[in-house]
Formats: sequence, structure tokens, C-alpha cells
Amino acid sequence: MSDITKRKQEILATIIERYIATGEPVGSKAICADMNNAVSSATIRNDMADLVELGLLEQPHTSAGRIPSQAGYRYYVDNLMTTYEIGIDEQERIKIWLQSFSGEPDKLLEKAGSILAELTNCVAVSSSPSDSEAFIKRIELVPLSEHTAMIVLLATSGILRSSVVRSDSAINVDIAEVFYNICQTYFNGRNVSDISLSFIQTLVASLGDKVFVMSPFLCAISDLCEAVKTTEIHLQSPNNILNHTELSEDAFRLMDFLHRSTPLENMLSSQKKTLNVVIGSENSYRELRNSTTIFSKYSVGDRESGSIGIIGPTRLDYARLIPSIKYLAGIIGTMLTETLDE
Amino acid sequence: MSDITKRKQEILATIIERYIATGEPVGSKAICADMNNAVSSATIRNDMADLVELGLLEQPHTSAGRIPSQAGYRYYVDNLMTTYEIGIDEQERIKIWLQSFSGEPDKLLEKAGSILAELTNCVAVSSSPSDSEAFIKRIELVPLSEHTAMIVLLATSGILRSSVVRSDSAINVDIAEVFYNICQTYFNGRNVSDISLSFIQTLVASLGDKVFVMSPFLCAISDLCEAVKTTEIHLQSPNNILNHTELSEDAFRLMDFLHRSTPLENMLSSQKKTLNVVIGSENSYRELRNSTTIFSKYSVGDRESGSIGIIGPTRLDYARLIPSIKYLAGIIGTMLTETLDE
DNA sequence: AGTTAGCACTCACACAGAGAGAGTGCTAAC
DNA sequence: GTTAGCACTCTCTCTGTGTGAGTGCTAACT
Repeated sequence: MSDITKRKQEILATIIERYIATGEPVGSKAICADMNNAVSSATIRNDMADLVELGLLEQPHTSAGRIPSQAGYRYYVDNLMTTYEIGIDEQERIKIWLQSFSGEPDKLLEKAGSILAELTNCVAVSSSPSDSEAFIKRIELVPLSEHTAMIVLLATSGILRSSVVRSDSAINVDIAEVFYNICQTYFNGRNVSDISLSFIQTLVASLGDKVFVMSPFLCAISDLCEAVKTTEIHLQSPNNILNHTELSEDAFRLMDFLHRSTPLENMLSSQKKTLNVVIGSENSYRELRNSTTIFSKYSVGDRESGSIGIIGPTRLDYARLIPSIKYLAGIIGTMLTETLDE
Repeated sequence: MSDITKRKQEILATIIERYIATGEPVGSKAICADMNNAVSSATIRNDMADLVELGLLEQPHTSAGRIPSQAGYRYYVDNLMTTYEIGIDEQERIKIWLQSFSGEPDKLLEKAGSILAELTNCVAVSSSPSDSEAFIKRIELVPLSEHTAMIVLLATSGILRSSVVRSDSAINVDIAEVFYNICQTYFNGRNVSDISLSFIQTLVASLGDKVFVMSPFLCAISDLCEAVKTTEIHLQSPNNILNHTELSEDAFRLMDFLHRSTPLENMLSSQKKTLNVVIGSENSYRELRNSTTIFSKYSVGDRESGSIGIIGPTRLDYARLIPSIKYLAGIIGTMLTETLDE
């Protein structure tokens, strides 16, 4: 692959950039003009034929211009692209805009996602920080009425989860005390992965006559631990899919795909690198075979605990989008880490 | 309008029901068969011509069958339709399914919405109970870390809202006490609409040296009161829009419309009746000119405080959907009222 | 050997005409 | 008021033609 002449690389880059901008197949004449007539269109045609041979370009039909193949985009992203960083003032604006949500990871990610969707005109997807190694930092019981209370669980990963519990018996100071005692003894400081159903069951067995009052609360805690471990997926502007005509055939299937969290989750958890640009059929899900996904992990503390990125067509302005996504992932990580430090 | 002969009504109903089932224009022969050849196709043609004249039917083109006009649907819904109640066992299943979410109105509505979307194959929309006449029932401060705390506000409308606050000074018992004192004196039992920015400002002025510590909390309370008043819109399965080919032209605009809460909110708040069936261009929003919206209000206590319903094409199985929506609205109301009573 | 001009060729697209089929509107008889 | 019969209308599909963009190939040139 690396034995492609400089000129062929230039031609490839020109075709890709022009195609990204216009969405139309690029002919030899147009390239010729873009290259200031350095060589004739016939020469370019010869080179293009070679690039098709190599699988980097495609022809929609015999007498059309060329469009990049998925391998072509891959070569471009890996070897040819020069990235454009996002402007400093824009960076500053985003930072200020996000600052106010730094206390609540989910809200922060939703906001970041909607900024990203706006910026890229694509669907933005983010996963909340999930960390099965997280510990329970704190559990609080917030009485709401005689028979209902809210249980709030804060994990060391910075994730905050809450749920409302109903109890048949009145929730009074005594019960709260029992609750906090149990938390202190059995939950606080414990790894969320330890709180299995069987753990709760053995715990319940040891409670004696408090079991009936306590069990709904303990079940809630178990659920909340589960929720802390579970990656929450945030989807922003799914309708942006419809902006891209090249995806209109897949639109229906894609929409359906986007609205199911499990595959998205699997997709994200299978990504190993910090920045993942997955083009077309490189994606393991068939629904994404005509799409590109660009995701960057963000780090909370020293752990890469979540991702943010986009799903769009393969025809994407990679050179601009990749830096934007990197920037957002970076700033999310920083903010979440700062909040965690206290 | 009421001077339409019995037979014409029967023809109209047959056309509408057949068109709802098949989506294809209905010809005189087909109706003839559906009516057991009680009259000849020629007679039906004569009657159909009259129904077109009256604006209840339309012809896509001269030599096609007839389809219902929007006015035709209206006439059908108002005068001809016989509704099909949802099955008892299905009712029971839904009830059990929803029960577990009765403590959290927003989750309950989301769940109900997703059931409705599944049931109807349409987009489900619901608004959380909003009530500007609600009072503050309770405010709790939940310390999370040295500098952050969660503020939980429960309103008499059953709505629960929370937000995380950062404070520059450490959040200790003293501060909590001051906080609860302020709540007791100024907030608890007060109408959420009273908590304006100017109210907070005068309150802040009277705080003396506690002002710097308290102001982020007070601002949060103000925001939460605002959030209690604000109708929260839940959208379920927006991609169901794409299931309906007759809306494919509007799909893009509709999707966009659905993802902005404000118009949806306006639409819902402008509906006066308990059950609102708004067909096609009866909708005040242009985006909905080819859609039907069916919404039912649900009552919490004795106030109609929110809505649930669907947005779909005008070609809808009104006879089945209307009872389903009524049923869901009813059960939501019952559940929310029960939770509130305690 | 690499580059270029020239030209025939290919293919998608847009438009037009023909044939088929569904369903109508009208007329005249019942 | 109802019905049978029939010409008529309009959509849809298929086919054919013309156009234009862009190619691939060949032969000449540097």
C-alpha cells in the first residue's frame, strides 16, 4: 500500500476531499483543475484506474466519476489526512457551556452529546462512566412521605443513581437508623460488583425481624449497584441520520438500531483504542455497514470509563470531526475527574 | 351533515374501515362485496359521488377508488365508529407492568409511553404532571461529598426533581441546619409559582453573612421549582413515524418537530377536552397536517395535570386506539393519585 | 517510460409513447 | 330509486430514444 506514488496519493486525497464536500462522483477533469493542471486529465485517468485496481476508489458505473471506497477512506484517514483543530474560542465556549453540568455525569454527557450532534450534523452517542470496579462511596435515604423514600447511591466512579422505594410500614427515624447501620456495615466502601442477589439474600437472612421492613430498600440498593455497573447510553439527535441521503436506504434499520441500547453498548465496549474510527463494513454490526463511527474514550481519573462519539455516513469530514470528538472526550474526562477528586 | 342516508353512512364506514386496513383506495365493487351485494356497485358509485360532493371522500385520481378525506375521518369518529375495548387480560398485564414505577411519575410515563408505542405502532408522547398551583411538600439536602450535595424537591403534584449543587465552602452540619431552617421558613408549603427570581433575591438580601454559602442552594431550589412547573415531555419510539409510508414525505419535518419539546408542549396545553382526537389539518401545527394526534388527559387527584397519547398518520385504527389511550390515561391517573394520597 | 491529445464507447438519466388494468361516470332500461 | 352496460379516464409499467458526462484505449510526443 505504501508504494503508491506521491501523485496518486495527491489524486486520492483530492478525490476524497472533493467528494466529502460535494457528495458527487469526481471526474478526471475536476481533479485536473483542483491540481492546477499540473498534469493532464488523461494521466489522472490512468492513475485513477490504478487506484480502482488497488481498491481505494470505486465507480458507481462505467461512465461516472470516481468515489472513495471504504478502503480509500481508511487509507486517507491513516495516511493522507491533515486534521483541523477546533478554534480556541469555540473550545472556550464549549467549556463554559458544559461547566454547569459537571456535577451530574449523565447530564454532562447529554449536553456534550447535543453539542457534538450540532457540531457534526450526525447522531451523537455517549456512554456514561461505568466501572464495575467502582466502590460504593455513599448511600443516603431521603424520606419523601410516610411510605416512600428515595435512595441515593454515589459510587467512586462519580456516578449517581437514585430510586424511589415504597414501604408498607411507615418510614421513621428508627428505620432510617437501621438502614444506615446496615449500609455502614455491609455496603459502604464495598465493590458494586460484590452486591449480588445472593449477597442480599444472605444479608436479609441475618436481619431477623427487620427483614420485612428492610428488604425493599436492600433490593433497591442492589438495583442501584447494578445501575452503576451498567453503561447508560445517551443518544442525541437521532434524526440527524435523515440529513444524510446516502443513508436513506438504511435509515429505518439504523433508527431501530440506535434506539436499542444493547447493541450500542456492545459496540462501544468492544472498542479497545482511545480513538476509534470505524469505517463502513469494518463495523461489526450489519446495520452500520454504510456508516462510519468515530468514538473517543474519556478517562475519569486514570481509567478509561466511557465513550463519546458519532455515527454518520462514511462520507464524513474526518479531518474536522476527529479533533472535535477528541476535544470533547478530553474535556469531559477532565471535568468528571475534577468532580471526583473532592 | 346528519341528513346522510343510512346507506351512505354504511358505505362511508365500509370505505374507511377497509382503507384503514389496507391503505389502498376502495372501489365500488369491493364495497359491494363487503356489503354482501345488498345493492349494486352502480348504486354505490352514485352514493360515493354524493359523499365526494359532501367532502367526506376523496379520489386520488379520476379512475381510482375513494379514500376518506380528513372530514370523512372526522365524521366517522364522531358518528359512525364503534369502539373496541382493550382485552381484560391485556389490561391486567399493563397494570402489573406499570405498578413498579408508580413512585416516580416520569418513569411511569416513559413506561406507559413505550407500551402505547408498542400497542399502536405510533409515536407516543406524554407530559409529566405539571401544576403551577402545586406546593412545595418537602426539600431535602443530600450531602454527597465535601463540596457537593444533591437537592431533592417534592411537590404536592407528586413531581420529584433533584439537582446536584457545588459549593465552594465545605458542606457540613451547620450549613445543613441553616439550609433546613431557611426551607422551613421560606419554602415548605409555598406555591412553586411564588418562588421567583425576585423572591430569591430579597431572601438572599436578608441572609447576612450566610449569603455566599447559601446562594447556590437557593438558586438550585428556584430552578427546581421552575422544573416542577415546567411540563416535561416524554417521547417514545419516534422512529415509529417511519413505519407509516403515508408520512414519508413529512418524515423529516415531523422528526424534527417531535424532538423539540416546546411545540409539543404548546400543542398539549392548548387541548381543552379530556380526550382530543385531532385529525390532519385540524392540528394547529403545519408539520402535523397529515397526521392525527390522539391525546387523553390524566387526572392526578381532581386536577387534569398531564396528557398521554400518540401521533400517527390520519389513517389510524381509531376504533381500537382511542380506548387504549383512554385506558392508559385512566390507569396513570389512578396510580399517580394513589401515590399522592399518603 | 511516462505523458498527452483525440475519439469512440458506455452508462445513467430524463422524457415520451404504448398497452394494460382498475374504476369511474353516464345513459337508458327496469 | 336501482341497475346493467359501456365508453372513458387516469395511473402504472414497460420500452425506446436522445443527451451528456466521463471513461478507456490508441497513437503520437517528450
